[in-house]
Amino acid sequence: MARDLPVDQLALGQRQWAEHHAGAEHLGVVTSVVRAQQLLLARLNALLAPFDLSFARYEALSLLSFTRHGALSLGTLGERLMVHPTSITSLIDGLEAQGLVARVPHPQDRRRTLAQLTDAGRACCREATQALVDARFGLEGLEPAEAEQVVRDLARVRHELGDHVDPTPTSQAPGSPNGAPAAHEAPASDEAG
Amino acid sequence: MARDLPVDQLALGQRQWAEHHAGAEHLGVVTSVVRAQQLLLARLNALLAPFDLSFARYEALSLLSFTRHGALSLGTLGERLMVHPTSITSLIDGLEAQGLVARVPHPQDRRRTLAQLTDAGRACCREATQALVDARFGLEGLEPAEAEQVVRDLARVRHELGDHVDPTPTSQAPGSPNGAPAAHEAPASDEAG
DNA sequence: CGAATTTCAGCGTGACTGAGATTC
DNA sequence: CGAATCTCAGTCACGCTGAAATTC
Repeated sequence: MARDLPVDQLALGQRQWAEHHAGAEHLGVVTSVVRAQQLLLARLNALLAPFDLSFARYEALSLLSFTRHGALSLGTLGERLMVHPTSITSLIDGLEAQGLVARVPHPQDRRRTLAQLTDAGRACCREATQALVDARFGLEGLEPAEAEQVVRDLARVRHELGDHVDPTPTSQAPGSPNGAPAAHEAPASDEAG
Repeated sequence: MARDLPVDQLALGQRQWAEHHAGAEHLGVVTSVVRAQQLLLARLNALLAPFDLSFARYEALSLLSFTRHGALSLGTLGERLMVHPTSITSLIDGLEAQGLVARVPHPQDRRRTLAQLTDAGRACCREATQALVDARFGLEGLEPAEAEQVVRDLARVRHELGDHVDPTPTSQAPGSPNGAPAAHEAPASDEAG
């Protein structure tokens, strides 16, 4: 896949760039984020390949599995996944063809369509999740504290880009793996009530 | 584009996940990286739209502009950009159609083809770079020290994923915007000698 | 000869626009 | 009626496989 080169191509390119322009730090963020995502997604897709899932499909499955009835309207699903409405249609098309979700009419609003997790979908999501957890999402060597640091830093980046980010929980809180659930929102809202 | 939701959907989803599974820190890294890249690329593509460039095309143009003669073989370009050989063909197809690069035969090795920056390509790259620098790559509010912290953290992530990363320059070095050029490699190797 | 480089055909995914059908 | 929701048709970018042509 990725041809392997002996040196850090990113640092190299950034160094060249710094010789000619200002603002090299921000360029470094850009290249780092793009490269990290590229490598990470390749790894995750490889981990999910045995289940015939892409990471995008896994995300959708995972989201559905957290709702009370395993169902969300396509629109809501698209909002949470931040994908275009037409993309959700084709994403669910694929999952439906695999028998992992089923389209069912919304009981209250007949304009909407619910994506309903099937038993096979629930099982597939469970097994895929286990595989991802066992592989630590491809990040075996990353200590939990390091991981939390990455999340905090990227929250700053996302904030700059207009994402809605929880107010950064200060600079350090390395001890608590997962804080209080802090249910400032229905934790697993459903639409199939 | 991105529908705006009031709360941090990532933190929310991760919190739900943590209630059911272990290893939530690593999942947080995954979702943060994916989301940050999504937002960042959208911002960059918007900044580059006036120049009819995507970020991928800009990267290629930028890489060419650092070589002595503004030319690289397609294979070398693909290696540095970490893209598939066939993708480079279509990428250069596009840039050639825009008149920003030209395909010229390699003087020594007739198997290869050089992508040669045109005058228009050089000018376009210069103007696009200026626009990106002026906008701080969409990260105006990010302090240089913060940006360097992000780069360091993501270097750890990339290292875990098999990328070739320079040995992390320790934990702190917030003062030096750009260190010594450290020419452990020809800084602007060319292929059109 | 084998190996490297590029290109093409083709498949699949995914983001997007624009339009239409249905329902609130 | 307008607005929301979903779907479809079609375009485009891009990553990949497999195969071919050319050259080293």
